[in-house]
Amino acid sequence: MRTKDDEKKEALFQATIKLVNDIGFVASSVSKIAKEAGVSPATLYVYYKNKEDLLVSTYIDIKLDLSQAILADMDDSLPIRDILENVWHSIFSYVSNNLEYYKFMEQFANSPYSALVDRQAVEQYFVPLTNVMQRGIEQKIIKPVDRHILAAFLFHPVSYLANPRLCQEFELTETDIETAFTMAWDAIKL
Amino acid sequence: MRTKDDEKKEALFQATIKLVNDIGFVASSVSKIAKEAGVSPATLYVYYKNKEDLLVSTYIDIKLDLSQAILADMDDSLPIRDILENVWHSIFSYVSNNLEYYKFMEQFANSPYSALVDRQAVEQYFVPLTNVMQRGIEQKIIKPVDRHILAAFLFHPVSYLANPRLCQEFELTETDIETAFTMAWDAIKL
Amino acid sequence: MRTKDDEKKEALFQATIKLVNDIGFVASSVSKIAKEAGVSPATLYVYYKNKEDLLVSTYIDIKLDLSQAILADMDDSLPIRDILENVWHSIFSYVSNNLEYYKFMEQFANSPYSALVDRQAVEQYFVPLTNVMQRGIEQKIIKPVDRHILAAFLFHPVSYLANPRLCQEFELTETDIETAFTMAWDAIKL
Amino acid sequence: MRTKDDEKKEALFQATIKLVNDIGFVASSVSKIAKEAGVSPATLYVYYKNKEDLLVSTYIDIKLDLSQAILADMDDSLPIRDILENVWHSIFSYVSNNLEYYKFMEQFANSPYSALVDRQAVEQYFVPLTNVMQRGIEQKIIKPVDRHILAAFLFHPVSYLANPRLCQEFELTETDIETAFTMAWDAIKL
DNA sequence: GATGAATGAGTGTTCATTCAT
DNA sequence: CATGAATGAACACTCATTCAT
Repeated sequence: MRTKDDEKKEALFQATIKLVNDIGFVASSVSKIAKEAGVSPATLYVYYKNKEDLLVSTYIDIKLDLSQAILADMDDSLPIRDILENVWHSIFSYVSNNLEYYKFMEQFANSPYSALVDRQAVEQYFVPLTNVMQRGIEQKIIKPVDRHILAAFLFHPVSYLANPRLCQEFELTETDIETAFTMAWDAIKL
Repeated sequence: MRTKDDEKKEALFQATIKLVNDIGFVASSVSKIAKEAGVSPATLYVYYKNKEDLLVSTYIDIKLDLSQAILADMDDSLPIRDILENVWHSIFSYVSNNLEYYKFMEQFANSPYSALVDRQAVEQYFVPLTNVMQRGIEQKIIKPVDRHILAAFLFHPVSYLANPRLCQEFELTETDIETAFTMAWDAIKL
Repeated sequence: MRTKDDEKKEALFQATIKLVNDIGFVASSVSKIAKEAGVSPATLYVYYKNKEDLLVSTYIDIKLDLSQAILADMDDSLPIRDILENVWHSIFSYVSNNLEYYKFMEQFANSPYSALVDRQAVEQYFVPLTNVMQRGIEQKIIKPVDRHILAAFLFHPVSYLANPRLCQEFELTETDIETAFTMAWDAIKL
Repeated sequence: MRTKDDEKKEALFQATIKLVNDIGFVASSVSKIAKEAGVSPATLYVYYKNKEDLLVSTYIDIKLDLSQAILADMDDSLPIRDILENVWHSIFSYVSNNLEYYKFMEQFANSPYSALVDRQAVEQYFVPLTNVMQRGIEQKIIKPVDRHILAAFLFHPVSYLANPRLCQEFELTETDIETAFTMAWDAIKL
């Protein structure tokens, strides 16, 4: 028999991301994705159960990749501010080098498919980061507020600024990123 | 008094928002919107050029409404911090009282249709607010950074926190909102 | 606006029957039926809710037509044997003159769609006939057995004999039909 | 002993019948049948030319089995009425004990595949039975009518009454079966 | 102005079958 | 012999839009 072709799965993965970025979530039909990947629509169903599975799997794969990129650079022995600054740069670096991935996540998170993701499982990937913030609160370094509020100031502005769709006419410099982190830190520090 | 025509247009406006909120952007077809508004699909094309026009117009109308709500409460004679705090609360108040509108804007902003909006025209609505921030910078009260970065800390967290879809398991209290504004102000103040 | 075209509905009705007879139930796809009727597949959905509705409605329409044909000729004042002989001939006449209709009913009754029919409503059409048999039992003219068993001998052989698919190489004559009724009567009479 | 091959073929035979009974003729796809039989879809094509061959062969195998069951009990030395009564009971017994087989035949006979069966070959299986009826006619015991008409009263009602789909709300008793045979005999006897 | 009818183009998905191993 | 991968063609159905009245 023919062996399963990892190239095909990778092609579908890339095609999904490319198409969602190029023409949007709604317009990204199964047949267009298959055509972009150079396979038959029917072949897609060899690798994924259905469209939902294709999109959700793609999202989770990226999310895992992102978490690994961030956590790989994390040095728990540093001061909390430094850890978070490193994370901030890691995120920026990841987003810059994988803009397509990032944009896909953005689109996905705002699509109805996002409701189908096992949120808890995904949050597991980022537990070490959550722990750092918890430690910061306990050590009276970070304001003692819910982690969603912290995230709103620490991670969400990054998304906003890195998103060319929302921030079209404005190109970020390295200094802007430094400044932005200072602002984020000012917001959350005690 | 309203003419019959205006009533139909208003019905289409409300139907669009209701449907997008109830069944999502993707599922909101022209015929369903027309049915919800109690008119024929063909009639819709009397008032709007096409589906794109319907959605974009609806978005811009809401955006204008929001800007008016915010600016109506703005008292330029107050200290800058107080102005922005009032704005912050205005936004929260608007979102709370017009959740349907807000959710529609969210959906719209993350759809491919958002690329079709004349962004500059929309930004005009918020010029007085931009001016306040500009004044804050000149008076060395606010950090001298690009207005997009300021917005990333001043307005974007509000959206994020107000979004029940992203912040499902976490209910905001009045104190949370106060705290969040303090954090936002810490981020942008010099 | 365009007015609804009864010709189109009739064309769909006829096309459904023709196709089911020609290529079978399974192969009769919506697009083929639409093409046979000379309309777009989408148009079919103007007249019927879905494929199921198309098939079930077609069946019920025919069943009603058949019942009217049979009952129109029924004269309750005749002796029971004569009534049933008339019915027997009515059925034969109907089947002969509307072979396509009859074959469709056969196909339908043996398809999974038949489960969707409101059987009681359809049986209503034939109540006068059921009553005759009931009367025959009370007057000790007909064997006192369940009406399903009576039907098995009175109506089912007609179906079998009239069905060219089951009875291909054998052509029925007028005498055969007389003979067959005698046999049916022998079976059910006391 | 059975070779490995025969086991696979038998598995496919049983899987075909089971699936057609469980999910219907239309839904019984080749891949589902193969999966039910525990083999690859491709393997199915080692044993059968194609789907048509699979279904037709399965039907013919059952038909042969049925004929053997009926004829095994047939004692040509008995009076004709007794022979036919025995056959009648044999059929009922077979259907009761092999409901799955019977239901498959039903489904098959009303599918377009039934046109592909070599009807003459199948009729060969039942020649001894045909001969009995022929003898009955010659001995002036049975009405001298075409064998199709005889079959319409002798065998077709059995199918109808045994069919749980058509006779849903009505459960046959042993007495009903006796009665029904009496009726069948009344119909065909001179 | 207002409408229901009409439709070509598209949707996600499954099918029977063949291919390469 | 046996297989999972691969696919073109088809499926039922919905879409945004236009037509004729």
